[in-house]
Amino acid sequence: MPRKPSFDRDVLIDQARDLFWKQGWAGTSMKDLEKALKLKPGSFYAAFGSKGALFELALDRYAAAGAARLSALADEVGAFGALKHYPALLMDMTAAPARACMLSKTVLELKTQEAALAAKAEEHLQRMEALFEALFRRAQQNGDIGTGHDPTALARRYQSDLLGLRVSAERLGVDTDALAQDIAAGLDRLAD
Amino acid sequence: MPRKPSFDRDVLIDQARDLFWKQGWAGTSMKDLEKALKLKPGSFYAAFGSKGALFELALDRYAAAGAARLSALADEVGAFGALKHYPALLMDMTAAPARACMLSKTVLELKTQEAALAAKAEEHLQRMEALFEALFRRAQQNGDIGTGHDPTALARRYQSDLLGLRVSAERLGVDTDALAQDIAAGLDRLAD
DNA sequence: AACTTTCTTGAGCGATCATTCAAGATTATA
DNA sequence: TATAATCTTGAATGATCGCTCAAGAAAGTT
Repeated sequence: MPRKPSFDRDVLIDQARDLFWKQGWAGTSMKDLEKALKLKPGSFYAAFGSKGALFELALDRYAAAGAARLSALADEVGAFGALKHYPALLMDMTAAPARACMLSKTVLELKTQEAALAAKAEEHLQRMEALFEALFRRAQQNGDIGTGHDPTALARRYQSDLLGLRVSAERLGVDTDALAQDIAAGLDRLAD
Repeated sequence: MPRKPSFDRDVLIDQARDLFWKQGWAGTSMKDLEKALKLKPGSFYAAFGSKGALFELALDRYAAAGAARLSALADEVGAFGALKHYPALLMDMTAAPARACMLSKTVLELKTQEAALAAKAEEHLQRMEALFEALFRRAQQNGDIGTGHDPTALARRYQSDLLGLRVSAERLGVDTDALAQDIAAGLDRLAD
């Protein structure tokens, strides 16, 4: 009977994620979104409900892509190899809208203003850390990491290191490749 | 001849710094500032010129306090001791408006929206890193750190670790004391 | 007390914020 | 081709944004 939407919802969410990732929540106005997604207000609100609802979708999309990338890397080079290469991989994403992690940016910006969105970002960070922990545990079982170390503590530190690396990567004049190498090299010291 | 201002400008800048630190640039409205500083718009603009000008003053104030705190610590326990204790000291500042670094928050939020303010925050981060480098160099001269290490690289990594620690400290359920200990313990592995 | 200078006050500016909604355009079914 | 259903459009909403400015209050000098 009716007419079908002329846009691809998935593509729109990707575009929104890129904009939010780069410019943040407050830095991205509805006007920005309308222009980037080529949607008039009416269509926008029919499709997504609100700016906040779209931001949530963007967060989910972002987190899913990150987890998929890490899992793919682990399938390719193993648990320990993935942990070692992941920092450099993050620094190699030159086409990305920003170097810093969108989840951490969201927590920092929205903790006091939009608690629900910040909480969703925190959830995803926690899920990511659980993924790191699983990899550390596998690396330990494979004999790449000594049994004396606590995978939970390793994952916590690794996550923190990555967040620091990615914040540093937003700065000018920081040798982020050297920094990524430093972090990776630290993993070798866990052999026993 | 005239009347004197009824407020203490220094106190006002401190209050503004706390608000900006906690809520960020966009998250802090003029109304918020007027209420916190108890200043009507006219007085505010007579005293500071603009929201942005006050933000710059707040950044300067923040950076100066951080540098002073580190220097004082170094005077007390020496270069290496200061580097070792500083992470825990940051986590002990429970009265602070936020755990994350205001400079990194500013860079992340304002890089695309307010380049001038972000650049000023970057400057302060750079200055802080130079301070770390000087401490690493002194620690090396004192024999606490082996001569094989590059102080510039050590400072870069240390700064990144601290930024990661302080971002992690904004999250819920992260054992930040353990994280701070981890970072400090890493310095002991530089003895040779 | 009169005068001068500065500070304080708050109404109000244009711009922009996210959002709504009614009218018009488009397409699939009957 | 007529009808029904959905999509598209953009003007308009009230709220809030950072900021201006003229008028009134206060304090130091004479």
